[in-house]
Amino acid sequence: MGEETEFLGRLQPEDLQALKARARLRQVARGEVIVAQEEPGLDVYFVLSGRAVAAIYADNGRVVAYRDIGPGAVFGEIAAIDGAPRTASVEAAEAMQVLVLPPAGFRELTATRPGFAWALLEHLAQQMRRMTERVFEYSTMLARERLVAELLRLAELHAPGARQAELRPPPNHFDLASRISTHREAVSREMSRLSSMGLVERADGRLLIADVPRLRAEMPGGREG
Amino acid sequence: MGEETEFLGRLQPEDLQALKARARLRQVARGEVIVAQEEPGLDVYFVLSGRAVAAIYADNGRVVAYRDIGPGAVFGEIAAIDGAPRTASVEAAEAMQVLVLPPAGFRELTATRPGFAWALLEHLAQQMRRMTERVFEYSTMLARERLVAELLRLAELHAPGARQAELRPPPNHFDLASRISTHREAVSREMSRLSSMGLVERADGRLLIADVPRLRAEMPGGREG
DNA sequence: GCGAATCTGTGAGAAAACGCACAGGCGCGC
DNA sequence: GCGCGCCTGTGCGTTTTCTCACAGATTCGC
Repeated sequence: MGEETEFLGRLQPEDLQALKARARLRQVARGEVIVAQEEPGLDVYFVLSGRAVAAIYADNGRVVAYRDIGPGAVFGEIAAIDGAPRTASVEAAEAMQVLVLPPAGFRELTATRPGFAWALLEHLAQQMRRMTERVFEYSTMLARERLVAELLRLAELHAPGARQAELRPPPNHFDLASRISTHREAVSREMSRLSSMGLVERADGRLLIADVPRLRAEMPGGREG
Repeated sequence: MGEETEFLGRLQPEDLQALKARARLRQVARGEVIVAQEEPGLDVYFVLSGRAVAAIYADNGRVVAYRDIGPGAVFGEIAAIDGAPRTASVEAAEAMQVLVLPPAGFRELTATRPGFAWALLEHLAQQMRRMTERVFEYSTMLARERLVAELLRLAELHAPGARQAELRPPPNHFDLASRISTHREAVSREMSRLSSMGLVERADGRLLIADVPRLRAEMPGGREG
């Protein structure tokens, strides 16, 4: 689930310009819900600064964390494309600056700016791969293994290619659990186990993923990472 | 999982014409593997007739059914967009006629034909919703409930809005299991239960979904269907 | 219409996931 | 620096999922 390669960075300067000309700037406070699940709404959002999380809330109170959203990201494009209600809620994890593009502007940009449309296709293709990977993991891996896979993703995101990665502040167990679709206790137990094996280390307000290669060996096959 | 609203039907006649001009026609035999998981390949395929199934095969032999592909559908577009290896294998379930569009033609069409690009965006948005729904179901529903959800989707697909639906030939338990990420035995047991409740009926080479509303009541919340 | 291969139904035991309870720990605000 | 609230670690009993085993049904090819 890491965070996506930024969308805005893929745009040509003139496409970015055209986008800015049609969007309005909005300041979002920390904790604010920018789009709400099941609600109508066709605006498309582009993140200039700050971060948010997209999540789906089940009736039984369970949360399915869905996507991390950081600077350069788009969100809300799916509803803008098909007109259906929003799939997920997006909540600001910190103060943000976002560009809000109304549906008319969105349609105009996709129709007149091939570079914009192509960047969107790339974005959606990337999301599809992410979701597919996730479905695959749920179907074939144990909760324990999914946690390892998630830690490897986090390591890769924060320190690509390195043997160690430091996450500061550390992700809490509840959030990790909702990313990999299990419960807090399972994460807690597995983290203890990994910690006792010297693969991760938690102290001083950070989580250290201490040995990426050895951690990878904890996964079946060693697929991805 | 059902089958998607056809892609080709969303194209304007002139866009369809442009597509045909750049693609070549290919006959596919039943059982043939059109694209293979993890392999390179950038061609995009459009189904004129026949059906196929996209699936991912895990090392342990488990199969994750991924998508049904019928007349009018596109597949292979993700690799064509991002250049990465194919996510899934696509195997013809019957003899097919497909249009094969090479990467150059694909890029040209997306760049010069906004209607084509938009149809692709709609297609990907639809796939994203499907995958999201699936992830949500895995995270919040029991295997039993996922089977009910799948039966409701099949009913809706074959007889939209009706109280009953007949599937001929009936889907086999192994395939149902791989769609909802469980094992054959669980499907078999749950089908027995539903059958004894009079909600489904299997005989004479068909599966009858006998009471859609009552089946829907077997699901938590009653979300979707 | 016979036989082989495949699919279905069900039991039983093992493993995994889940939910609850509760005791610290740790961090933040006052 | 104290207290309160949230986060973490862990035990334990329940439910669900998984795996294996095997008998009976069905389908398909010849």
